[in-house]
Amino acid sequence: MRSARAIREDLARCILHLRSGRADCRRSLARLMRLSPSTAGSYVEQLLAAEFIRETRTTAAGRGRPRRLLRLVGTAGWFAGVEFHAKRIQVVAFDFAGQTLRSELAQLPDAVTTRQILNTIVRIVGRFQKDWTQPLLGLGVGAPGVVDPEAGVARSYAFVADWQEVPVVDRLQRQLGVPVTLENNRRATASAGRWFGAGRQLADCVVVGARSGFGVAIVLGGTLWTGSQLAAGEVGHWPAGTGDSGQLPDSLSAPAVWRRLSGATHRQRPPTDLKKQLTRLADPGSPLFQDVVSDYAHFLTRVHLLLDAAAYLLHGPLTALGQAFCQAVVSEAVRLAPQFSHRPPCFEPTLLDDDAGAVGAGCHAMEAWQPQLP
Amino acid sequence: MRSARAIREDLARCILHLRSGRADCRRSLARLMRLSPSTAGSYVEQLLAAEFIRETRTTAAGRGRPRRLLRLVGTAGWFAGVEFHAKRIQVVAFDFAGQTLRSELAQLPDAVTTRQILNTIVRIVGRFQKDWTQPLLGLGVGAPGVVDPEAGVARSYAFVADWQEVPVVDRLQRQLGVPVTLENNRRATASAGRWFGAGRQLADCVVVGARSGFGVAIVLGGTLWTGSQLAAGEVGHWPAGTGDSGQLPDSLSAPAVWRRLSGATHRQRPPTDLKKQLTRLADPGSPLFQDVVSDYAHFLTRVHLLLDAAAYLLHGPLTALGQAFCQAVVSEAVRLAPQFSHRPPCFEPTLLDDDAGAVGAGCHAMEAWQPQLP
DNA sequence: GCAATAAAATACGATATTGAAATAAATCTT
DNA sequence: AAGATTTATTTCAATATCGTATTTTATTGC
Repeated sequence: MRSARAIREDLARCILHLRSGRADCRRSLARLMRLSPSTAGSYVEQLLAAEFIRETRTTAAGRGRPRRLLRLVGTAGWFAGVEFHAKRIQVVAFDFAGQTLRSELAQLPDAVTTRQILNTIVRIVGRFQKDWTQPLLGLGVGAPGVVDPEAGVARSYAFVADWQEVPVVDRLQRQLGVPVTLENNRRATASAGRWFGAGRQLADCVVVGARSGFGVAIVLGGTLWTGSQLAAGEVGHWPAGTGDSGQLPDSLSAPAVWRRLSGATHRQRPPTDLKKQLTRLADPGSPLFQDVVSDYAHFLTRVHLLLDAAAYLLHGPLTALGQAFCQAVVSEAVRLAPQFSHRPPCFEPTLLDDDAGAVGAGCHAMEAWQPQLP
Repeated sequence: MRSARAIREDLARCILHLRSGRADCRRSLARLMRLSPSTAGSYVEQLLAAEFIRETRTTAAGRGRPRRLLRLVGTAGWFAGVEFHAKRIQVVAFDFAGQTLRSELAQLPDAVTTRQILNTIVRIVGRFQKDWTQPLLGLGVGAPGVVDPEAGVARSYAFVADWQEVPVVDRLQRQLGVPVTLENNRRATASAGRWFGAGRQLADCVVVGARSGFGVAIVLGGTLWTGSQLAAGEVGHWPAGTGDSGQLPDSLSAPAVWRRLSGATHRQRPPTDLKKQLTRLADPGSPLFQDVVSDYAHFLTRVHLLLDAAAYLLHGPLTALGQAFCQAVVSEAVRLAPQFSHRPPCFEPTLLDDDAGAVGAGCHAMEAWQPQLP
């Protein structure tokens, strides 16, 4: 006999493998999870009985007996994902099979409080709940600042005054009655990239998040690296050069890049249609553009030499600069570190939208979900 | 029933937990491995029967029934570890309980060949084997250059002409008749640090290896990170500043630091008693010393902001600069990134000797070992 | 069309792990 | 000093997973 917990975990892993497409039949599940064929069969039977999965037509590709393909039942339930910062809050919903159902953006008032934020989450998710008859299976929250996912507590965030040691998981779980997971919002984005973005099948990738700040999220060997003090990826505070002056966000963040390309002064605020403006300003020939490329290349070179990840995904407004920008950065990186020439680092824009943080938070809820056994 | 393989793996994990001191009795084993008390008991019984472990006196510390302490039987066998580069080869041996038995350094001839290296390994380990009646349980090899641990193949190494795609594991396994593991020598050092050095109980640490080159080895969440292209930690090729000139080894490697402190020119060779010289030159007051500290602090700051590891361990001749050097680097890092002040990065010299690479290679053999079931 | 081949799924006895309860061996309380 | 408390280990029936063999269902070759 095995513990009920261990079995639930295994069943949940089956679902994750099927949802990601890594497995699509009993046999591939068995191979992937190092189970005997009989055990995989028995698991599938349980999941079929509970109507979490369904058998589709068998497809014969090759010689032997065709596989009896399995796929998730979308209507088995849905997951919600929330991401926010001081100004706005984003909520998304997708079904059990991973299909997006809804996405909603709400502005937060100035000087917003912790209580207001949590209430807004409950209100919007509650409204979603009313609109579906299927059960909400889990809520994922992506919070800014320092976040302790294990404890389910958000430690601090500079731009909301009373956001200190907030027991997010506890509070929301009690009010909504569903399992809640908590992660840092940037790290949540990385999970979105792994599930829905360019990092789909990658075991390890680094999401380079250039927005108003600058930071990265690191996924190594399939697991999100949070750091021993929950502070991994805070490269926004890297000293820019060898001296003491300046930090990376001053030159690599989205507003900074816009200023550098447009020639705006430090006082000017970035426009609201930042992406459009950046698309217009992306001129591979210009020396201003080359300067930005060079700075990004220095950064990429250092990180790649240290981590040697399979891919680096650019996320945020700068994706508007397009493939050309990423390719230029890679070329420059290869010039800086000639040993890359054999196999240059993979640096690409993510395929994710602005709601990536929320989607990623939802992914965490999805990954944490476990079936209820009868 | 479970697969025999899975059971062997579990028994091997028991041994590792006992050897590291993370567990010392049936109950702590059960807690650590998420086993039921009965299973832990049955495992221990098997290991006792096979004479891999022994029950020592029960020690009462605290309230309840005292634990029946378990410890490894040193004479159950021994492990060998080998590390080499173009000039010399280091072989160590330690017993089943982790006690060092022997350490031997041999010079390699100029223009050494792959065949000569492998033969030397076989000869020395073979000699060790004759001197002990206990069985050799495994051999770990730490090879320089690009190494593929999974395949057991050393891909390339610039300083031995025909060291290309060498199937080290295959060849040595056939000749010695024992399981062989292969790892990159710098990464092997990190494992030595985790088992015997300052990183003893740490789940994650970064070993900063400053010798003739400069690189790091990264252990995150207990596993050694090799990189997607087997090239993680090659920070020796970081561009030094924002410009194009120079790389880190030019300023941070052991010979470079010696030159900077002693005022020697680039042509002068580092002395053979580099460590002694460095101890003499370590003067916290001097501006030359401060320069080196500053460069190291920039490096440490960047790596720590990115990875947020629990500890950074300095290994190699520069440990001669002592605690004072490391503390100075940390202070400077805190100045560069004030948010560190709350909890400064832990940067310390390792407690390891020059044979750390070989010891680490042996650790890999130790970690890979599995008991033969009757 | 019919055997041969190949891959996937199922059947079933064997057994290792489990949970819950009992037992053991120490300290703490009164 | 006897019982309560606490922690570690052992016992034992129940059962989930495994291995192996078998069955199912397709393609390929003749």
